[in-house]
Amino acid sequence: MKAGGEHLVAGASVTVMEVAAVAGVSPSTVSRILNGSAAVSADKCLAVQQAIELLGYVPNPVARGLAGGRTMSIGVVTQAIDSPFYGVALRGIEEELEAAGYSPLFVSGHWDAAREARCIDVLRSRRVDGIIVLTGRLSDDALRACARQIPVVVTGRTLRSPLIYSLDFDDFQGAHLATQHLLALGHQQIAFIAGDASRPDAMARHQGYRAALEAAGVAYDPDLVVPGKYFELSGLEAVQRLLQGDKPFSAVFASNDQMALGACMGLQRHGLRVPQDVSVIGFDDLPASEFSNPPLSTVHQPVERLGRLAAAAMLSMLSGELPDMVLPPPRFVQRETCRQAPA
Amino acid sequence: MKAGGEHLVAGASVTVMEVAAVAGVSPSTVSRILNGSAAVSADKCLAVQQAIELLGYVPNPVARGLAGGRTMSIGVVTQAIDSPFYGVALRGIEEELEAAGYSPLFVSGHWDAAREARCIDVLRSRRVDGIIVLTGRLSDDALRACARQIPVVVTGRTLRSPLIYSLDFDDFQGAHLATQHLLALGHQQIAFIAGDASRPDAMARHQGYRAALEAAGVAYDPDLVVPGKYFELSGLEAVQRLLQGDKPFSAVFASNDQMALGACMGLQRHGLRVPQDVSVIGFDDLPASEFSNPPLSTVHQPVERLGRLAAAAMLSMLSGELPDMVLPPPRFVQRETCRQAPA
DNA sequence: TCCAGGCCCGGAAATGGTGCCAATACGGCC
DNA sequence: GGCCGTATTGGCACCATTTCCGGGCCTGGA
Repeated sequence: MKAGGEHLVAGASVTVMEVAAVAGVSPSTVSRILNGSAAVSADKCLAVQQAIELLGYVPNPVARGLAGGRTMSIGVVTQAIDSPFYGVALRGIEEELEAAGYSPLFVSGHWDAAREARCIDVLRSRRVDGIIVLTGRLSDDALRACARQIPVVVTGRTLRSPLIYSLDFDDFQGAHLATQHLLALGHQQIAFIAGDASRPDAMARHQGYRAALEAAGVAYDPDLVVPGKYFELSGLEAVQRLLQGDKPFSAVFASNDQMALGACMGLQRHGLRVPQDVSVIGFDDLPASEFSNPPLSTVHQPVERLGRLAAAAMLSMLSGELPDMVLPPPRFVQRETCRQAPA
Repeated sequence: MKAGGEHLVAGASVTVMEVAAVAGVSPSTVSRILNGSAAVSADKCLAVQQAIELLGYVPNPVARGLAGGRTMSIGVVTQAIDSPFYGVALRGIEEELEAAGYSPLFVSGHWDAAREARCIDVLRSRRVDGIIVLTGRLSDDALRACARQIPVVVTGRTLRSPLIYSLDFDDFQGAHLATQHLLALGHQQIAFIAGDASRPDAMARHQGYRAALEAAGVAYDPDLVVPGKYFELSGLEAVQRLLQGDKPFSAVFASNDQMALGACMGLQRHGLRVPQDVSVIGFDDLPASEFSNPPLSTVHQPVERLGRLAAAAMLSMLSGELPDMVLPPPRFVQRETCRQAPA
């Protein structure tokens, strides 16, 4: 049995002109029907639709783009196309856009404001209909400037502006939840592996950790806080630094899963078992975290949902509506890297 | 300090016409200089280049695409935009293309021939200059048909045809290497978690495993071979099936890292330690495998290199040359999931 | 000196659609 | 019956670039 459905129409692309000729109307009328930009009588409408069906006509997005119409493509600025975290968001975006006939155009900013700005230039030169920025390092002002000319959806910050819609996750609350869990297990010395302080999400997680501590009457100890860079090796190094310090700790809260995994490895290299000797919690709930050894307790981020909502918000802006999407609240996922603190 | 480099030129796009006017030449001449499509006198050439510099002119890819010129974009058919394996290849493609001024257009086929065919239709309707297919389920014939109209680079199979370049990794040899390693450690009962038999790469790995066994005089035992689906849970289930069977085994070779990780989890759930009780080897060398617990021994695939080479091959086809890229041979990466077999 | 043949370069068509403007037709109202 | 508003529709300009075509101009050979 050969795989079915491989049509791959070789036919030279058919144009509006041909459709118009077959339907016995003018190209303008065909265009009007396609975009619903004006009323057309029912009979012509039917004739055109039959002609489209007959010829297998598909509008040329390139020509549309040139003519000032829409290109049916949405630019997506991500940080790295192969990010295990954002990858899932990209999938959500792709699926949501595909259903609406739009295509995403992914570009990577590599955590660099200047590169992101260049990405946006590329996107604009390609005449995308809108831009979705996943987190990013661009200043709010730059984003606002961009939004004066084209709809923008941005995640990871809160930013209200006429042509901008922002979708922000409650990082503070997520970190608060994780820290509370550790406190409830009796941990008092909870180390924290921070992220880049210039990122608002990293800051919010840090603050959530601190607030939970203080709410429980546990002093915030800067010596138990070490910087990290959101990737595995960085978590490993952070733990090494922690172990070299003289402050004891019975739990580690890493501000993302990748660093939590690196931390686990660092602990084990020093002969400390997770969770018997040290409890560990991550943040993000990457697809791989469920299968790490031991399975990582973490704060779940609805990242595919985030992608879908971002795309849906863009689509709704494009159709002139006012988006109204909200992200679900943070949720702690208990797996096997936490244990009651030694008495 | 504010992040520098956020130019985001708001300026309405400048056109060839304006450049031509400033340089005192016709638009055709500007176009000729831009594409090197005809000889132009040195002085006009200089004048045009200065005008371009002065106005900050950037050619409009959309108009180029329409005019039958190139869109400067390459379609990339992948299976899932968030695949931990292909993601790295996408990065390689992106970087290589970016350096040449091209943009990738990623679409996901979801391991389905019909969807891949639709992806290719979308790509063609968007007038991409070439198509890179990462593995994919499309038949060789469908690919050849596509290549009659547009350059194609395909990975994961060997396919020579005028407008096709294929880049294939030696899966057989990779599996052979891994199996040999296990045999050299004294393992005789080596279980194999296979992939989807309809995929040539999965088949080649299976055959490499079998060939290494037989070359060492160890009988191939179908009872030690269980099917898998290339994701974590599938590896876990495979191990459960293996443990339910009555054939003992001291090592597991999974045909990809995700299943190997799932297998480790399955073994541990049954009280078997890796590597003390059972050795495990994966295939792919995902970025995360280095940080798994214990770090996974595996067969390294140069997947970023694969992406770069695929893009480079496309670029070279586009400039009329005959690509000549070869992938490095398989390499076994020894980490900590293997141990000498019990005597 | 005249003509053939390059070399350069400008003009204009073509690419596939969209959108504005004017024209046509039709129905209602005075 | 004529005037006018409105619902449709066709014609045409335009989007930014490439590419084809033809025309100067210069040079070399006869």
